[in-house]
Amino acid sequence: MPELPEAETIVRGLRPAVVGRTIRGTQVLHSDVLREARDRFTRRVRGRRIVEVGRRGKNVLLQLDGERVVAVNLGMTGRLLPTAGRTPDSSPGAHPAVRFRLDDGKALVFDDTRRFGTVECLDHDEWHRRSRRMGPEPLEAAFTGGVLHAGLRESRSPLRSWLLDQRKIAGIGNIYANEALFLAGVHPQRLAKSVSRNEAAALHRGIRRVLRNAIESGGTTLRDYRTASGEEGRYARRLLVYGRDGESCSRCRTEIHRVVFGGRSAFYCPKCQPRRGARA
DNA sequence: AGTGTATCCTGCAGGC
DNA sequence: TGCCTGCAGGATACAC
Repeated sequence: MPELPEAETIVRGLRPAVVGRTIRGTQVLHSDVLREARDRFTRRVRGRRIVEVGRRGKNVLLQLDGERVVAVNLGMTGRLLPTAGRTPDSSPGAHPAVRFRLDDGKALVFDDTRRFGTVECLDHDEWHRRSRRMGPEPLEAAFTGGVLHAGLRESRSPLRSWLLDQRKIAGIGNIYANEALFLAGVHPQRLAKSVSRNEAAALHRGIRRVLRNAIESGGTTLRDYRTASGEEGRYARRLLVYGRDGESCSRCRTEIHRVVFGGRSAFYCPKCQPRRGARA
């Protein structure tokens, strides 16, 4: 689940704990989360110093010296937890997959119940190529309403599917796609190319607003997500439509609907988000 | 270029 | 209580 706000919250929590630390070694408990051979990964990471922790879309990035980067995609249930104590075998999560031993005696653990997450160590060029295939960062200045509108015009996908496509825009998952569409007053199944300039502007505002507010709340915990300090995110109670089918719309009291397409549930208010564009 | 389906894996809620 | 089914924040590959 972790989407952009959850990854960002983890990054911020991780920074003070791991920046400047050197990775003494790694322990791979479930090699299926690695996107490369275990030996190669272990070799490329050992002895490197973590110079910064960053994010691209939903990915948490450990920038290492020597122009290398460990990219962690959290999948549905991934967590990144620095161990509080020095005890090397204590694990803060129940499903540790990769453990990084740090030079201060502590560790950084990638814990992932379902193991849909991935961990890999890339060099500068490999990471650059990867990053180039991803869409713009929605919170960066370069991502404007005009940029969004131009992207939407090229696609016949339903809006919700478009928003989930990391090649179109980075970091948005099912929760925030649905919330942003509600804030913009646009139906999730509207075709991307049918969106007007004004609707795109409203969607642009909705995307930024929901992502910023969710970061401010430390992300959304439905079940598995935890911050780097193991706490739950506080945004779940602020969700306006996601998971609220059958409840009444916070804006107009109409019953919130759920529809499945693209293999996943979409939630919307039929009155605030008419199938045919009206408002905005 | 779209959509639907299956796949990876575990856990939990709901129905019986 | 237990068993079974379906479903879940993601990403990808496949056939159509």
